[in-house]
Amino acid sequence: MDIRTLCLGVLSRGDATGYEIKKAFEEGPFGHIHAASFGAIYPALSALSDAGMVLGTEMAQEKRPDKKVFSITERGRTALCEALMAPPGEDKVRSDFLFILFFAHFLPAPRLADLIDRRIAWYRNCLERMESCDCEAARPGEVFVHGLGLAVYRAAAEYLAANRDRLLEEVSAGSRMVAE
Amino acid sequence: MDIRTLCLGVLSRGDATGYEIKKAFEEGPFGHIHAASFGAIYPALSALSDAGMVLGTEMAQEKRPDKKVFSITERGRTALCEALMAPPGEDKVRSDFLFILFFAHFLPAPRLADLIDRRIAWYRNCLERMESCDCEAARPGEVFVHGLGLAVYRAAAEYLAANRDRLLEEVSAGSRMVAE
DNA sequence: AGCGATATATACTGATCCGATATATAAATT
DNA sequence: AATTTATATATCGGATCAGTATATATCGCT
Repeated sequence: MDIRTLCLGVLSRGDATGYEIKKAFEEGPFGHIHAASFGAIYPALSALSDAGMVLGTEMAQEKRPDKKVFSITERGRTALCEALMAPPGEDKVRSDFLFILFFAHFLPAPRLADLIDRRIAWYRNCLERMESCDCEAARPGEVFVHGLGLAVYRAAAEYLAANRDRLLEEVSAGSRMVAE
Repeated sequence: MDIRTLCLGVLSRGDATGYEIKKAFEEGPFGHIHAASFGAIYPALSALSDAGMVLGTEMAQEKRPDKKVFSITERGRTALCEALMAPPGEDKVRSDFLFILFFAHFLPAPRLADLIDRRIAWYRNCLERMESCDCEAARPGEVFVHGLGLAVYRAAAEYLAANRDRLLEEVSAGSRMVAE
């Protein structure tokens, strides 16, 4: 799913600036769905604007830099619906954390403990934020995907907390064997 | 984590061809950890070879095209360990499936049902394959990450199966209301 | 006082990666 | 015969990223 479609999706729910769109993909409703960077969002909005799929309106602000608010056009809505009807590509995951953990035997135990504890805290922080989010008025798909995100994050946090000590013991035991 | 480091990681466990490295990131041990494409793997192997971090040995085969088997050098091992000690970047997720589901109200219910059922089947297929994988002789980090992948996939499959019908009903109800 | 961090904003750039393609050797399926 | 599948290497134009630059403010630390 290209970043242009992602932007159309965000704008279909309401007008937004490029900055706000980025925020939606960080800690907002799309945070566990799809990543997107400023380096891709702004050129995408520019292309969408050239193609008449969005309309950008510049506004001055007080105490803050000027901003450009984008709204989706009917042409943009049509393009979004077509994209949503296309078969989805495969999910893509890139996790430095998991890659590093795969090679846990290369790391000292205290470093491992720190990494895992930070990740557990991260998950718990996300869960708190997501649980305090009021989804009652949201659309069924939004609620469904939100619930799926909660379920997956919970499972991950629980597994990390339940298995952390064992991994650390095994890695420490492996280090002692090597030292002997 | 760049693709060069990923390749070093795969090769640290044993010699491999570029094709085999790709396979490791598809349905192999790194399947739920990090994605990587041929377009990135081959240039990365070439750069690693130029930098003396891997060694490529060309081999002829019968009934198959020639292949080039890569092995990691000591310099490569050192670079891998340094990369593993660096702070991990943020996980990146890109899921067309979740994005489409977020906008479930735009899709007809039969299409939605098909998408969800295919994904449930995909998860169950992955779980079967992962569960039949013999990890007893693996290193502690490998076992840990494997278990985490299982936990997350199970949670996702269970949530999808448990909530599928409700989503379809709500989307159908929403369509009837719009029609009225 | 100056710097860094934070937040809100837009935009750009060189590096990295992707999806698709090309090519090759085979075998199986339609 | 064409397509699909599997094993292999390699490339290319387009997409995306991480970091940077710039701007308006405020706050915290040295």
